[in-house]
Amino acid sequence: MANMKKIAELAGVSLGTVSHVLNGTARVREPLRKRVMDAVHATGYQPSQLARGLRRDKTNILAMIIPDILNPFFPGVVRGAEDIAFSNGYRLVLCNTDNDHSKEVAHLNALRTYLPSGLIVIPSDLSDLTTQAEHYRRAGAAVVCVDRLPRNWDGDSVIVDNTEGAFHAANYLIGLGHRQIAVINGPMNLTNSQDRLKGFRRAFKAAKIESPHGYFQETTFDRSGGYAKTKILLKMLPRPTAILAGNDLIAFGALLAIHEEKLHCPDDISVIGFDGLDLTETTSPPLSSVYQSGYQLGAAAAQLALDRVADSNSPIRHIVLKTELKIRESVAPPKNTNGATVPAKKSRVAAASAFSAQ
Amino acid sequence: MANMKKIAELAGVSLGTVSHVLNGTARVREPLRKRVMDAVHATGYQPSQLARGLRRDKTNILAMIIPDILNPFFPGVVRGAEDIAFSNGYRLVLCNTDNDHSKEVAHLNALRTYLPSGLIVIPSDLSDLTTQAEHYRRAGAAVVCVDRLPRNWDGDSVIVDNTEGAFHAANYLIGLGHRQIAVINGPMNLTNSQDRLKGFRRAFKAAKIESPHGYFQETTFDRSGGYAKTKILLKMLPRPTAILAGNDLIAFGALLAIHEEKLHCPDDISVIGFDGLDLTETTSPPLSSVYQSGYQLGAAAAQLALDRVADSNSPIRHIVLKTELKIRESVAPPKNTNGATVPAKKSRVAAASAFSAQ
DNA sequence: TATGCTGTCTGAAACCATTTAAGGACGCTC
DNA sequence: GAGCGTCCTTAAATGGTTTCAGACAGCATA
Repeated sequence: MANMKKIAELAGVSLGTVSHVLNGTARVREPLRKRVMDAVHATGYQPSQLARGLRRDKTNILAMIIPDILNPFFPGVVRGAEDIAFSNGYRLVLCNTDNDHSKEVAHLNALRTYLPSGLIVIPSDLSDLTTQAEHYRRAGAAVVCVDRLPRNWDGDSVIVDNTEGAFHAANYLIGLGHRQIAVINGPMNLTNSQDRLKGFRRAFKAAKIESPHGYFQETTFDRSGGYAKTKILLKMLPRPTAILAGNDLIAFGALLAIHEEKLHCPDDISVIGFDGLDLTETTSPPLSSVYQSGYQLGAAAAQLALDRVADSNSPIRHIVLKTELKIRESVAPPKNTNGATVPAKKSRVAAASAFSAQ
Repeated sequence: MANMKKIAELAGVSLGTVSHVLNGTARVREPLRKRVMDAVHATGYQPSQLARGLRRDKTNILAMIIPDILNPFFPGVVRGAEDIAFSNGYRLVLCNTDNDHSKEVAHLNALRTYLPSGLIVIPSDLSDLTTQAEHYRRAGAAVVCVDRLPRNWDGDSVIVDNTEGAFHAANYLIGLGHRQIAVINGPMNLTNSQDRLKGFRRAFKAAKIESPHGYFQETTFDRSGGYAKTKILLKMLPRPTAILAGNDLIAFGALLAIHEEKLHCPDDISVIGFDGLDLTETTSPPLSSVYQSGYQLGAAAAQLALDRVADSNSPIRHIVLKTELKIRESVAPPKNTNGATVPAKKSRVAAASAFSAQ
């Protein structure tokens, strides 16, 4: 492949001049500039990103570290980041950690020698990322945390307002007349789980609801966890009339367990998820959920990383995106409740419109 | 960060010896080797992948080009490839093309200057990739096509036996007594669509079924396509008693349209998808589908790429993976049919067992 | 004892493709 | 003819890999 030397020969200028033309690092008179550009176009020359990176101590690479692309929430985040990266001439390196901190560290170490400009991380857990991040920062790389934050995180970040979203979901159920509301939350070593629980609890407190201890369950963010915990909840007395799930996958597991126990959602028990995945529209019944945009999360993170690359001294930014409660058919007022037939009706309408609006 | 020169000083050996120890490119006596390794561990030294790549004309990068990570079939493929890459010390660069050939070419061009060892491509369409691939091959990079093949592809590839899978699905419906079977296929400029259609047609021919022209519909591989085409099909006379979808997303759209038209699946109309996504278990009704392992597809492709990097002269390989027909509740014998109550019963059993086995 | 062979290592240099600091050529102005 | 910009060239530097000549020890052979 053509290199700069060949371009220089073709254009009859020196190596340095070619570089200056390409990078705009010095004034070059038009005729010369044109000769260089002509040579570039004629040969289809593209500068070697390796040599460039070696010399500049930084490549046009963004590294993205996520738990698992198979979790349907993350493709959106990745896609958002990749779009922003691509449109700015950056490439995205993708790494899966399976929420395993040692694998995370392994990736972090190995990636460093590629000198990425930025690092977008969905942390595996609360473990201290500060040491690793500091290595990157010292090397001039931007580090942005997304979706959840590690302990003592003092860098750029993008998350959604989990507490607020959870609060609205719980409040909606309370408005329908529910008082026996169980929570199946995600791992409590993740800040998003913690924040969601905070939101649920705030709503309960405001409504003076005191739940039995067993009504709070913790599990992993997957369907089997939701399934197992729901089986437990359905055996409790009094049986919960509603379940708030830490994410949609947990909610899917809940729906499955409810179905298996010959109960009916929403007539016997209401369910609300979190994330608002596309699939919530096609489950039976369609799942109500606190929607958050993974795409926006990823795109904002990539933009933040690029901004920081451009100006490493700008003040640190914490972006908090809004959530939106999407009511579908998985919620109804509790049975045997005297109150709240009006909110019940309202909910059906909301469900129908949200569904058809999709 | 530490560089090789520092390691050489620390170990009291020459630069070249460090390189030889690290790469095993020459015999080095144990005591010396140990001194070098000690220095490496003490400093946490890692060789610069950029300098290394620059000199060796090749980096430990695998580039992966896919249509869109948001399509739920692809995360499995990506994950399979990333796992193999990671465990062999390679990193994965992910690129989305949106099935847009020009974007594909843009990615291909831009990536070249990173000198990836291999390229794993799910081609955007039939467009000739030969030119681009040839560039890469000449640069010593492996190119593997996955899932579908471009026109005249003469390199390594990994696909599933689409024709066979489609044949089985069609045959199953025929066995249940269906004779009015519609097909909503994916884009016919993709080889997987072509092959699936071949399989459907082979089964029809064997059963001497001649479908009206309108029973063959072509659309994009997404839900809205399946939805729109199903609306058309449901207006036809005679109305099809079954739909074979080109993939699961199309089938999801079909289920939605059927539901909206106040018809019932499977009583009024049966549906079989293709891909066997996880979500097929949670739709209403659970969707029967021709399962293929995206993970295996991706893993095999990455392994093929690494094998080719290791030996560029080994014979070209075309891996064809098996599919598996998973029967769930979206299929039943057609109404008003005298035949086939026995296969009908059999299908219910198969459905139940397949469902609980998940 | 001299000779050659082998295995292990050193040191130097070339090379990869770029960036960038430093300096030189040239014309213009005063 | 000194001073000053402007435009361009030169050459060092980045961090590795790889080649090559040579040193040196140990050993077998004559």
